[in-house]
Amino acid sequence: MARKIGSYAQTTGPQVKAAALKLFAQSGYAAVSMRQIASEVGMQAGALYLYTPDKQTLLFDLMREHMEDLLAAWEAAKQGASPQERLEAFTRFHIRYHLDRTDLVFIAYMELRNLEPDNFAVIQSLRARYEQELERILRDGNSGGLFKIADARLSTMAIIAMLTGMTSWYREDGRLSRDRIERIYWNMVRRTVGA
Amino acid sequence: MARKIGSYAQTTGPQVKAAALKLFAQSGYAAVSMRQIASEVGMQAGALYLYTPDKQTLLFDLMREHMEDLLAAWEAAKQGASPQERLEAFTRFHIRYHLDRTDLVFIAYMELRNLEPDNFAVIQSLRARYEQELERILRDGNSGGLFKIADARLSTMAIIAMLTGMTSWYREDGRLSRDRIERIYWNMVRRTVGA
DNA sequence: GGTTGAAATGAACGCGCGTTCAGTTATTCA
DNA sequence: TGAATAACTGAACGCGCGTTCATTTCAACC
Repeated sequence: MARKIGSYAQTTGPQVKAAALKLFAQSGYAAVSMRQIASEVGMQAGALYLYTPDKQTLLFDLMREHMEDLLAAWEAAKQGASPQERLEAFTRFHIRYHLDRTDLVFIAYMELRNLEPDNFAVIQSLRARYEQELERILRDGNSGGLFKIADARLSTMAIIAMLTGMTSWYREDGRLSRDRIERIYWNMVRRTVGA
Repeated sequence: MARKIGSYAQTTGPQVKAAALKLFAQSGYAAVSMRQIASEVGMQAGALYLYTPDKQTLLFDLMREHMEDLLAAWEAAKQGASPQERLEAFTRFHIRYHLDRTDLVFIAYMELRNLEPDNFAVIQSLRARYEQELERILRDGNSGGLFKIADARLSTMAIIAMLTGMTSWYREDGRLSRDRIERIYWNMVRRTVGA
């Protein structure tokens, strides 16, 4: 009898996560059963416990890994000397990254309520770190007189909401190309900060 | 035995709705049980069925009434001759209306997934009507040369996401007054459309 | 080719779910 | 005062939930 994951976990583990991601995004954490997830992967519910200690951890791991990947990807992608260049880099990065992972983004926002308090605190703090990256850029641009912002915190929340909202209507085969969406949104963000 | 609501329903019915609203906003539709809702009102679960045929209808009614009230309130509040005046009226109306009903707004967005197909279609169509009000203003301003918008549909979605996002961080006793928030957001919206 | 051990099964656990309904209580009004 | 009826209780229904675990399957290795 197996109580811990072994060599196969390298392939089956990710399959379980992918199935959970898909179903959580589709119907919401609370509405998805372990049996549904198992059926999506092609196994019985009991076998899931070779890959996760419980359902809550499945959700938490998805969200934590998403936020950590996001922060790491931004660290790798951030560039630009002036606040305006940095803001453009952030905007374009955010759009590209989020359009590639609409399911994860959706979950990371929608399922916050379903996290147990300790897990919630972890995700919130990762989220805060990401928001502060944008806020820093806005403050720098504002104090240099390049941006005209009344309240950096408010602008941060407004811009992130505007950008992230995309994931709720974007379709791969939609009317507008990703490049065009990226350009239009960057133009809106630029105007928003008065640059 | 009572199978239909009677004279007391005028007070108890709304209590049930208020309790459902509060709990759905707090924990999500799927995570809230009829027993919890009943307990919030101070009755047994069975009694809820004097006021709603089932749990799904409780959610649907909350969302439908919210969208209908929103549309009616906008019809009553809309004003302005020029596109810029109309856009300002829309922005300020949207902010005021949504800040007064953060729970309802939250539910109306978050619980779309938990609506049965027919109910979903109804809510989506009401939502579309509201979005078209803004889109109309943007198109009018754009064709008149007052706004500089690359894609009216995209700007509509961006502005609504930016404004509605407020409800997820706004607190009654927060750092900024409602008036100040309203003014700052209107300024950002104005810039976004290039006016 | 027999042994090992990881992978997965499938039955079972107690529990809470949405919903129903016969019965009880409280109010209204003739 | 007593009949009518609205409001509500509380027990019950079948069901699916998250999780556990003894048992079975089967590929890998000596």
